[in-house]
Amino acid sequence: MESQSSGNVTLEQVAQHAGVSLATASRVLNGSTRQVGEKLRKKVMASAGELGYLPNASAQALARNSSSLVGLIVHDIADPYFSSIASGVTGRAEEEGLVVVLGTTGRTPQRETEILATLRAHRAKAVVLAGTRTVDEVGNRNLAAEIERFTAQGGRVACVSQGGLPADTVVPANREGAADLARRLITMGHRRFAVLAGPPDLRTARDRLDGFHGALSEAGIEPAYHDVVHGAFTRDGGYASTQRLLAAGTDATCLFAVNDVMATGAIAALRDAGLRVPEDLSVAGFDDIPTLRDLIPSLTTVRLPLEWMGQEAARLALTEAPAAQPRRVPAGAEVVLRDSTAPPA
Amino acid sequence: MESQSSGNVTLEQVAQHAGVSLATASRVLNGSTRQVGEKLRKKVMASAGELGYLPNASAQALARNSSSLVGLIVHDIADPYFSSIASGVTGRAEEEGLVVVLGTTGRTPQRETEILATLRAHRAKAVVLAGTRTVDEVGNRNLAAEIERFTAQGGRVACVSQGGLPADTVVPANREGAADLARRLITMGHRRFAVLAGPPDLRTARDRLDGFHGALSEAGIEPAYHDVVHGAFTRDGGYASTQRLLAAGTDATCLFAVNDVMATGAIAALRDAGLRVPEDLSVAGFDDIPTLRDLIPSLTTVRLPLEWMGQEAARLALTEAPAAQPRRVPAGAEVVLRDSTAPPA
DNA sequence: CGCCGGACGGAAAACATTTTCCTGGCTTTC
DNA sequence: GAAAGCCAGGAAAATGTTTTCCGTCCGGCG
Repeated sequence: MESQSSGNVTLEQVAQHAGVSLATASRVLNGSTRQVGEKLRKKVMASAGELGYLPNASAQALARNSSSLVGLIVHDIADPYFSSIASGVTGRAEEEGLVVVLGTTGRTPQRETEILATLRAHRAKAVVLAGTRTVDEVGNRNLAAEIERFTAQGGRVACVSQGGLPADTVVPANREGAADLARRLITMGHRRFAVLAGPPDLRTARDRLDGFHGALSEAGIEPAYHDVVHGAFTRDGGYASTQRLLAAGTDATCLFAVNDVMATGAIAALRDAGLRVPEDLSVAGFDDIPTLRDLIPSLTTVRLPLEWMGQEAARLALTEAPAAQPRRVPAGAEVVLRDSTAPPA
Repeated sequence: MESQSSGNVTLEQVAQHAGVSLATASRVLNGSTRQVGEKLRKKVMASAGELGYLPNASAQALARNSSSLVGLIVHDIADPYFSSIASGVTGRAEEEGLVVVLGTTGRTPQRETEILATLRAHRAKAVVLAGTRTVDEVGNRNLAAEIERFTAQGGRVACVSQGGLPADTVVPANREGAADLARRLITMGHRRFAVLAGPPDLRTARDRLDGFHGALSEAGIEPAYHDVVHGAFTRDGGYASTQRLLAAGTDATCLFAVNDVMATGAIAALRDAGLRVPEDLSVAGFDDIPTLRDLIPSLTTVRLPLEWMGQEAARLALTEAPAAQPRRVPAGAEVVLRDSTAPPA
């Protein structure tokens, strides 16, 4: 079997070899609605096996006006937040026999729209948008318009972490998680907080900041706005932001970084500045990145079920029937207290 | 512009709107060899813009017998080793205006062959195989055969980290790196070593083990084979392997884990067993995973240029002219001594 | 015994592009 | 001034499937 090696075998050749028509061969080899008699069916299968037939996916996509591609758009695949989500999406897609197309934006919102258009050109079956929204209104409108075009063409779209788009969305409890965290830290005895808030235009970062501040206000703590430092959403961003915070001086007893990789940078910066965590300053993060669970001191954080979120988004886009209204599936956030936080001295 | 919304605009419609033939429209909008007069060119461009024309990628792939897809096959995208490589590959591919298809094998060698066949069905332009080879001869032969088919069809293949396949390969200095590491540890004063060797059938794991043992032998140290523990190539594998090692008892002063994620698990297991690193036992890893650089104690390891390796593999597959002989591009490995190793007590 | 319906097979149209080949007009060159 | 290219443009073939539509055969039923 599979002896054939000369170039590519077409369905035509299989049909000829089996002595049947193109239509019959097609019906046997793709499992259409129509039945084919046992004898011919066997002949076709045998010929296909012998010739090593492999359907031309482009031709199929053209004829069906739909490909077996599923898009996945992330900011940066090297970021463990996105690679966890990606793992969930690919797992689900491969279960369905689909193929994942990975697009990375490098955090340029406009790239998201471009990639989505490319996926539309490929007649992708579905797309999962995992990059977090910005507050850029024009960009969001363009993206929404492109999503409309994509769905109009028969494709399905699901998002992770950003509401407001015309698509089903898995929404992590960013606000509530950050608020819970704040309450736990207050209970622990902290009253003065500094926040590494990430980029000001990133919705996810903002939501976490808002949730945190909201809980502080409820507890009668006025957030000290000079202790909110914006910076890149990365480990190095966390490091640099912390240095700026220390340079400016702060009387905070606890530092909240709006994601784990920034918290990692923060701890490194504090250590380099000769400060101990948590004795001199407590530090908390957000996400509970698996790779960072072995950090010392272990990081107090808010756990998101990242891989599940990816799976769920893929499920929404692939197996769920399209809904009239965009659906929202909440993803719980759970505070995990570990060693990087302690009662203030 | 881009006012059109009714379904999908075809080239035919653009041509009609512009009052030219299909051929002319095609020539304008895809930059073929043939020139088109300035007047018609402008008309076509205007019509395309106005109608919001987007070429049907499937039809293009069919007509050209080649798509704009680039495959990337990894074991597990959530593993930072692979996500770093993936980052390099996607970066390069997107520079070329290509689209990356991500396949994950879950460490099943046979899946690699399946995914490659799928990519052939899609007439992918190139594929980067990043999963490490096993010693499974049958599996490797099947994979090699599928690679031949893929290249026969006009596709290009490049590998990361595994020689022996009929494709260009970026080869990290696993042996030499491990040997260098061993020599540095010997210089430091260590004489008795234990090794977390990963899965016995994984070439990368074996090469590192061999290199390490080779350097020990050269220094007149007979490796203690009861202190070589095999286990999963993951953080939890490292944890479990270390527990087994401790349960069996060892007099080693230094523990070499053949990758960083295993080393991370090892440190956690040692800590849970009440042992201090490096005072009671030194630990070294391999890869220098960026996300793990903030570990405490910071990890002595062997640095591989992971992202560069991905870029380079993509470059070999995309821009380099196909060679008669499979090329091998070496990737240097550099020992990085940090705090997880110290002279033995 | 004839009719009808269902099931199965095949011819051909459709899918959206690229590309080959042809044609008519233009320039260039003796 | 005519022959010999050259070049832009268009008609049509080709790419490999799916799917519609039609024909035929067979069995069952009246």
